[in-house]
Amino acid sequence: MKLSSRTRYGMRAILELAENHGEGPVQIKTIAQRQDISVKYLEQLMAVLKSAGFVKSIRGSKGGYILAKPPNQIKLGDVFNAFEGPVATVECVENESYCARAADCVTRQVWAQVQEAIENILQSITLQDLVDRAKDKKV
Amino acid sequence: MKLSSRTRYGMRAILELAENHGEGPVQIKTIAQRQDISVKYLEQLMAVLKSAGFVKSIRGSKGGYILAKPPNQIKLGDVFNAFEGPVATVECVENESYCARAADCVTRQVWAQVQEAIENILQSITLQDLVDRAKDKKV
DNA sequence: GCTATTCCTACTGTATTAGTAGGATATTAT
DNA sequence: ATAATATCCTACTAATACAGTAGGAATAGC
Repeated sequence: MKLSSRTRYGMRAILELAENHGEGPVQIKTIAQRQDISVKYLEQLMAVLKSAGFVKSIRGSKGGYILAKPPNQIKLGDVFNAFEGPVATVECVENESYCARAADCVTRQVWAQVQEAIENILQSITLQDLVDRAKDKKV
Repeated sequence: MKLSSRTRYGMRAILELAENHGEGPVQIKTIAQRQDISVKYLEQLMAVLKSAGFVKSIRGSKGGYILAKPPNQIKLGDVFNAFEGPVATVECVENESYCARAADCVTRQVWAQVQEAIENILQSITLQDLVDRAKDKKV
């Protein structure tokens, strides 16, 4: 069970914006350089973040991206979701009618438990938390 | 982040064996029927379980598969691992030298935390636990 | 008008997944 | 012996997702 590069890159990209929150727009080019991601690929990832409502874009010269909300209001779970789709370890956890055995399927219980654990972690962390952690490291 | 069918099927298959532990071999055909999995596909999954040392096979007529150890000694995490590979959400969690920034990468921390949570859950449950749960449901 | 930037859409190579297929090999029963 | 019943082994395949690449259009600042 691996995370896609999309999600890894996307998370690092929005974190860059969080770190620059309140200091004007950041360009794709800049993020791409700092995070070692292809500019063209990052463009697409930013589009995902934008359509999910996490960031705003400013077009034209001196443009770039800024967070659409303060970093303490953006949960990692939501960002994750935008890239990776729902944390659905298995179909039947979301959609009980997917399988006739769902109600008393014990393996389904296990996957549900795993899924819940992941969601809990990701929903408990905001971008602000990560920014703070990063600052601590630099001191 | 989805689970592969391999893992879902494989888990259900070995659970069938756990439920029949001590009562002689179970055939692929039987499991396939009960779990609605293609016989030919299940053959391959059983091979995975066998080479990982979880099950033993008995060839020929009246043959089939049995658990290689008692169900309380087989952890879900190990079975998961055999099918899905290590629960490596991201490369750099396992292999710190993968990325130069690893040491002070805060997103890496998050993935490590998620990974640990998953592993903890799966290592805390044995096949015997699932057998017991299933029995409880049937009462 | 020139430059810097986002925006949009299509294309592409690679790998993985979820099987299917066909037969070889081993064991039991008759 | 032979037939029947299993596992075992290897190769093939269609569909999908992933990780980009590519080229240019639209927009804003100077």
